[in-house]
Amino acid sequence: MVITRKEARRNKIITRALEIFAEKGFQETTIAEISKASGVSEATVYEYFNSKEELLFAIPEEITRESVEDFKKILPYLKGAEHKVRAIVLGYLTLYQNNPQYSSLVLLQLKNNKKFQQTRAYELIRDIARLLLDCIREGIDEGVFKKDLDPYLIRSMLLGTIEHLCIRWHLLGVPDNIVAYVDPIINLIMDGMRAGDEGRTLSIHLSIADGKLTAAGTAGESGE
Amino acid sequence: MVITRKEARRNKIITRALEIFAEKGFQETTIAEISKASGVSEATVYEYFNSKEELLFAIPEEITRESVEDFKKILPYLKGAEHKVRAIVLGYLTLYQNNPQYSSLVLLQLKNNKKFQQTRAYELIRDIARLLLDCIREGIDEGVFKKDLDPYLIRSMLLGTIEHLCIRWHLLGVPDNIVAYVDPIINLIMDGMRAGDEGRTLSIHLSIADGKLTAAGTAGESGE
Amino acid sequence: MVITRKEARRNKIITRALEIFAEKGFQETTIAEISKASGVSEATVYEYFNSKEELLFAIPEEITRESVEDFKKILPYLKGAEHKVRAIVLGYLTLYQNNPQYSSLVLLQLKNNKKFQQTRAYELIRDIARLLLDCIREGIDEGVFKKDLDPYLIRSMLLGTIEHLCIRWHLLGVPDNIVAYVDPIINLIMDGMRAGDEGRTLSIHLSIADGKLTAAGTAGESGE
Amino acid sequence: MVITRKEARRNKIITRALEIFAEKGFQETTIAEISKASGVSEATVYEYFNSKEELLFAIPEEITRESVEDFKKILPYLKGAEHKVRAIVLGYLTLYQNNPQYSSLVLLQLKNNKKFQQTRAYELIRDIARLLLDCIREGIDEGVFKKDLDPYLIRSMLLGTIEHLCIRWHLLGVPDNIVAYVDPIINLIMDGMRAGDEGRTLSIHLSIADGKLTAAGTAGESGE
DNA sequence: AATGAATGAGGGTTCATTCAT
DNA sequence: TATGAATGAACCCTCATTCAT
Repeated sequence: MVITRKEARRNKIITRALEIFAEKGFQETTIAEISKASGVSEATVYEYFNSKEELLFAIPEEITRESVEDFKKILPYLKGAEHKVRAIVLGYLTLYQNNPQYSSLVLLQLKNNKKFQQTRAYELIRDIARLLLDCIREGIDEGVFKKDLDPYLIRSMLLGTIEHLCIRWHLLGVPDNIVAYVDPIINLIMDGMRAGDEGRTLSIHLSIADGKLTAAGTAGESGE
Repeated sequence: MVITRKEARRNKIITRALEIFAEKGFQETTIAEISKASGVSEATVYEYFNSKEELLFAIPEEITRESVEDFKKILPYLKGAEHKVRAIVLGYLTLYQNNPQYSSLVLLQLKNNKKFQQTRAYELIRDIARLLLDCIREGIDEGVFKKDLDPYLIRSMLLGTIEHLCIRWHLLGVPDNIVAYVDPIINLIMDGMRAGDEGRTLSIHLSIADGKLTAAGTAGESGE
Repeated sequence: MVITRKEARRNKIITRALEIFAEKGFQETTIAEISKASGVSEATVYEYFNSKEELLFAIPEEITRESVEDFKKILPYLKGAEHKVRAIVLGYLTLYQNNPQYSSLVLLQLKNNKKFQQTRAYELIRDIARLLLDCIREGIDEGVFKKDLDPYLIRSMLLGTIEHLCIRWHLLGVPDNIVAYVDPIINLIMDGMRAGDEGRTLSIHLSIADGKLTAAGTAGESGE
Repeated sequence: MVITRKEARRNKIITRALEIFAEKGFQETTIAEISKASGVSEATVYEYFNSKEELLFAIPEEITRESVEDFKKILPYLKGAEHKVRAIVLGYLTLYQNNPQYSSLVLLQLKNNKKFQQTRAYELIRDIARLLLDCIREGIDEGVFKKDLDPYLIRSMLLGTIEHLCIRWHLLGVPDNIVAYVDPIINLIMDGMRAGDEGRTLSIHLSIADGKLTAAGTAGESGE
């Protein structure tokens, strides 16, 4: 896999542009700055990208493409919709945490940009989101998830949670480890926050009396 | 409550600025455009706001302040953390849906802006978020919500879901009625998506052998 | 007729721009140069003219408009198509000679520019050309000029001659007084260059023989 | 006459450049465009021409040279200054009409360019103009044309007319056949536009009275 | 209080031209 | 000889902001 000088330069520009865009934002960043950081002239930047915006949109392509491929490789090995969903959530969190500049750019600058919706990179991002949707539907079809759920809402809840956490991390610095949230998230969305889930199971009081086993307590409502 | 001419002008400018910022974005909007739409000169805009950015940040103040007040008025009348949480979610969705320009501005342009974090308007937004957090904690303390939940995660999940839905609505046009999502959201976060809530309780097989009670099967897994 | 400061500035910019455009050409002239020569900032130039090209096209308006008005004032006082045509030719030559920068700009830079054809200034220039055409037609209708002439060709010949002389003057420096050409031009186009105009009349040999009058010689061909 | 590959390439570049320059103008044309249309690299264009402007000036050389040669071949076969002048006018009109891109380039872009005056191509163009001047002088010397004419003015009138017609054709689309103007032009410049050429001869009323021949009416004025 | 008028400051973009290969 | 690749050098234009009136 030979990397030509052109490709190397292109990568260099993308890398530097990611750093600077992520730090200062698109508008506050100048081509002069990017070109200087990349060790090329401004005109050279325009040899590789037709405009500043095209450069911006080109940045997330590579990483996103790799992510999609990873997801597609991994998912077939997982059994059960819950495992798959968990894997995708974990994948998102890991991707975002390990590539903070990437996640900052995507979540803070690109996701809300209408023009971004028409780029190749966005198409890739939709691919992942579609995978997630498929897993949710699979779970519903298999009876693992409730029948009457809106799969889009489930997905919005998962992605919304992930993104909200990640944005808080970027803007406020907390929490510092979003990957650790994978299980709390999955547990929450799987079983909900209502007390008495365990309560219910735990609140079943079994007793043996007269040789008879008796279960006391109601399963539907927590507490007694 | 007399409104002076100054206030009226200020309101006019804010109203027009909201419309234009929401439609075209901050960078693409010029002071000239806003001043023309407001029927005042550009210099006059600067009589009321020291800079374009200050104008931007001033826009959400009024609406947000009213929202906080509404929340604070309503919550005391509600009993039970679940009801309160539901009320806040409903409040968010209603606010966002009824004020699309406001929600577009806040969610697509302000939320991700680091400088916005230091404005009065953001402080108000945090107030609401704090109310929500309080309700969640209240539910946990009262035992209505599970004990070991991270209230911040709950809040992130709720806000993340709401915002994700609302952004999708703005960017993609669907769903067209986000207020209708209040109960699906609450149901989902309260009870989770796992099928067999009922199933699980039924799937525990108890047996008595040798005078000892044995529970076979795990509570976490549905199935037979 | 009060001239506001704005008008004065606009005129100053136009004057300087004319000088510089005429000397260096449109492409070689920078807005920076014009603004410096005009004593205003570059941005101010753009307050008055939306683009460099718009400035270029605005330059000939004033002078051309005055010329049209002058022509329209003068022509009614002249009697006879020949006099009128002569007056217009003289007007052109005088205008071009007395305003060398104007004529240089118009003849060397604007006349050949397709976009110029759609400007107000060009419309004015066409007005003059139309006046000339009308005079030519008038002369034909009145029988002063030959019946079967193409008035457009006459006009092209007059304008072509004027412009060719003027361009030579600008590019080669000769002749140094184009106004002096008015009568040679008029004489030439009125009576042509063929020798023997007088010759012909003189060459008709009349004789009386046998009480009959005979005209010998042809009128159409000169010759002896 | 073997054409080397080099020459073929050079011709290709010139041909394409003529097309594009004529269509879009010098400033609006890029070397990249020409090189692509020619099937060579930009750098290769610079192997054949030292600059964009040098390329521009090289374009008319070939065609103009051929025209000069043609004129020089043909003229000796013609007898009489009028015939020769007519031949040159016809030659110009034919050249311009048959090579619209050439005439567009020469008349709209080159003729007015000061630097063009110092090129070989311009020298060739001057050669033709000199031939025309010589013919005019010849006619004057021979007495075919009036004695007191300024031969430069005659030439300016002829060339000015031709060019004006041709430019109108290029910019306005009319007239669509300028070659057809050869005789109208020649007739006009030879005999002028004044009615009464015939008129005068016809208007002379001859009478014999008292054995004396009397000519009534003036030769100079038409009408009676 | 209101604004017409002016501008400083800057940035994206273009392209003719060069040169190592 | 041919060119892919790179860039130096400009320039037009925008616009938030200021200030005298």
